[in-house]
Amino acid sequence: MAGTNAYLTIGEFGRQARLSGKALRLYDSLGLLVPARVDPGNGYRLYALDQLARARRIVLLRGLGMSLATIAELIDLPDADLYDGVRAWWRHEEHQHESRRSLLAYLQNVLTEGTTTMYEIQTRDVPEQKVLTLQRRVLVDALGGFFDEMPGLLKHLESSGAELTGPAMAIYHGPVNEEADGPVELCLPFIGTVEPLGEYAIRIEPAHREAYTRITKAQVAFPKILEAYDAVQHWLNENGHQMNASPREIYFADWATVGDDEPAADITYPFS
Amino acid sequence: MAGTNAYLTIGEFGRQARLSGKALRLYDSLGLLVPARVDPGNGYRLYALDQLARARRIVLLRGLGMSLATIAELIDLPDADLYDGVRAWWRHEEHQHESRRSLLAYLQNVLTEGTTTMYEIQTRDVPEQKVLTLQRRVLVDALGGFFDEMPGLLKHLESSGAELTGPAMAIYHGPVNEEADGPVELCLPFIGTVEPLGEYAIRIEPAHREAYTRITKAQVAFPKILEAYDAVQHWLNENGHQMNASPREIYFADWATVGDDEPAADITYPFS
DNA sequence: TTGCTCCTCACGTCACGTGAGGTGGC
DNA sequence: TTGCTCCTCACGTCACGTGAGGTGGC
Repeated sequence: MAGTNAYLTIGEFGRQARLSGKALRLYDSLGLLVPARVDPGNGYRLYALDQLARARRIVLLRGLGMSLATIAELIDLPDADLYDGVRAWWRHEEHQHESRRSLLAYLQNVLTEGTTTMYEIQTRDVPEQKVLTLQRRVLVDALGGFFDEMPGLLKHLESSGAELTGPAMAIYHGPVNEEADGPVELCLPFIGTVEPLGEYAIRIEPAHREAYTRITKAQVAFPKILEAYDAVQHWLNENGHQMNASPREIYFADWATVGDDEPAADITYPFS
Repeated sequence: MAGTNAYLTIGEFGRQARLSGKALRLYDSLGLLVPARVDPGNGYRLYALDQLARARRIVLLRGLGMSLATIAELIDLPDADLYDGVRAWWRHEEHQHESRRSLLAYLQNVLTEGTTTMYEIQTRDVPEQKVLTLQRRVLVDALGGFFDEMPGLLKHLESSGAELTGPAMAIYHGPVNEEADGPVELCLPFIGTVEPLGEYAIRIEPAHREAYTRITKAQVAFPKILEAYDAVQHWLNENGHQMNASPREIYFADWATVGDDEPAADITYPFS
């Protein structure tokens, strides 16, 4: 018996923990897994036997696909909390996987349907109108919650004694997705007088000409809805028009009662 | 009407396709999506309207998580073939997701069980023995298939008139996983005479002392089996021993009839 | 002396994001 | 002239892999 080695070299430790030397040096430099001792003479990293447990835990979490930053946040928690943290993180991963899966279903539709559903494009002139609006920066995850602000807006309008003159709409001043956050503006057109209140603002939406396509409630679902946007853009391109304001969705149907295959919204681009 | 613009600038094209300028320049440099025209004066990229379809297709595939290299392989196929290619690729993604999910279940076990299952470590002396072996480099996906070679080995041994003297074993000369491929060696110990045949070889497995732990059939499943390896390694470390040959799995039970909770294999490290 | 392990740069991978510094058209 | 868009580097991100060039112990 050569005598108990209290320390393992990076190679031995790596083999036992199933980590490469490069990975171990990286974890060292990040402070995620620092060797118990470093030989002052030659700089050799020496790991204690009881560091194997932490190393194996890191390997497991990396195997799940967790980033080193997230691992660093969780690794020092007690087991129960660590598990809760991992579960919370995993729920997010599952969501991402689900949305990829539904994108695949959509792609199947696009590829096997061959010819994409026809969207009929119309144009119309819209006169100047006063609107009560609420504008906010929201990522796609918060978009549903933002739409729940609509009843509050409507209530303010009605309690002011003003009269709603058309359907509600949402104007997208910038892209909204996982990283981009609009801004998005909810609008109610009205006549009469409404006072601004908190985030609620009043402005004039200028007169303009717009191209739009009417879609069903089912077609409002992401990513299907993108086809409608693409169709209107395509029409503008083909006809040599330039969009000259942010695109908008106009919700003319009663969302609670409208059927999936009934017209529910217009996808609209102002143009010149 | 300003006249139909046949070409879109990179900014306009990017907005309509939902791609950044940086992404479009990258796709250009990769030859994945080359602008229809480049202004020779100022180097401006000009995209044709009908390039939007390809761009949107790339966006969809990137949204699924497909690499640009894979997209480049598939994008020029007819729709039906593209769809088949995407599906084949997606099956692989689903498998990966499934294995992550099962790793999570394993992690839950580790964290909530608290104390990891006890593994009892034994030692024994193994005399020198002749073995009929088949050695091959296999990635983890091919490991199951490799084990199916065992009956062939056994048949050769029996048809040579030699006598099997112990259980079959698999020696892991190197790690086996998604990227590493062993090698792995299947061994049958025997007495008598066997001629080498094709890939089948005969060699002497030297006498040695070994530490092992006996596990059930259920415990052989990945990643649970890693605990048994870790337990034997831990014992070697604690007792100041050095492993001095590749680890091996000894299958002493009849795999077809042994119950999930019955002893089925030894996880073994030769040591000095 | 040869082989093996360890060390520290430094560059490559992948799909971009983010300036930096400069040009061109309205 | 100001703003906007475009251009080409070049560096940063993330978690390493892969040499390059050198050292140290058996």
